[in-house]
Amino acid sequence: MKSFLKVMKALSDPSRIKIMKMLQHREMCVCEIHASLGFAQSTASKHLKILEEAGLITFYKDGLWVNYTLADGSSSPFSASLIGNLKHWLEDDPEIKGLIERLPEIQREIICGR
Amino acid sequence: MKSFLKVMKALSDPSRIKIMKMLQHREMCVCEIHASLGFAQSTASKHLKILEEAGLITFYKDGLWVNYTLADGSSSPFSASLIGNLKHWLEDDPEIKGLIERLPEIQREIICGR
DNA sequence: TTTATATATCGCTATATAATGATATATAAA
DNA sequence: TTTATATATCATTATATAGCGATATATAAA
Repeated sequence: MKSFLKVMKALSDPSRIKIMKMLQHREMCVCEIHASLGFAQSTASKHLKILEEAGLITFYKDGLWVNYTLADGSSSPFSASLIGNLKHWLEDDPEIKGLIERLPEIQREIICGR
Repeated sequence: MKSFLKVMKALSDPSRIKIMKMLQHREMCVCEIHASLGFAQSTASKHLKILEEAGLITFYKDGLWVNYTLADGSSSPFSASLIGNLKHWLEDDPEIKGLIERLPEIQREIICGR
């Protein structure tokens, strides 16, 4: 029940859904997410941690960068099912569509380094 | 996005998951749920409303009684998918198991009418 | 070393949510 | 009409969560 609720709570926030939908297209570092969603870096980091602890995303480090990607769902049947379904859900949502369209402009070399 | 979040938030609470799992076995009135889960009648009523507004359950009235059942999922692809998945998810959860085992003892004629 | 930079964590505030008791509503019976 | 009963709603309180700025940590470069 606990791991199930972690997954559901993680996916009950619009910001985290946006992150999931962006990661569906490509891996991203924290500052790219921070920049694309327009909230503080600490907020981006916190959302990513919640998704990671729910088994919905994973990361690997590359020097200073931490790259986040969708998880494979091996942590639970709940995460597997929802990661899969999210890939076709909300594809027509206007806010999501706009985010995905603007994704090519979000490049760490340009966006990051304030 | 809004209707999606309604479904996810509705299913992010352990009490509401317990209600969904009980309704999977049979329809129930408010006071049966109030009695089986051990919280106040107003709390039961509120949880049921949240599930209903998310399109996860429906009800029909029979005199004083209001009988709640699982919805058919026609309100959205999200609700359809999650109603279906919940039927096999959490079947081994000890708390859910106990609830289902005690379900035969929960009868409105005995439990209700304080 | 020292400095720079990407990310994580901490402390705080504002808002959202769960739970309750009290009250209102609706239906049925007397 | 009056009374009883099942449910819904309201006002309140306690806890959880989202967001932020400030700071700490970790890695790389100078």
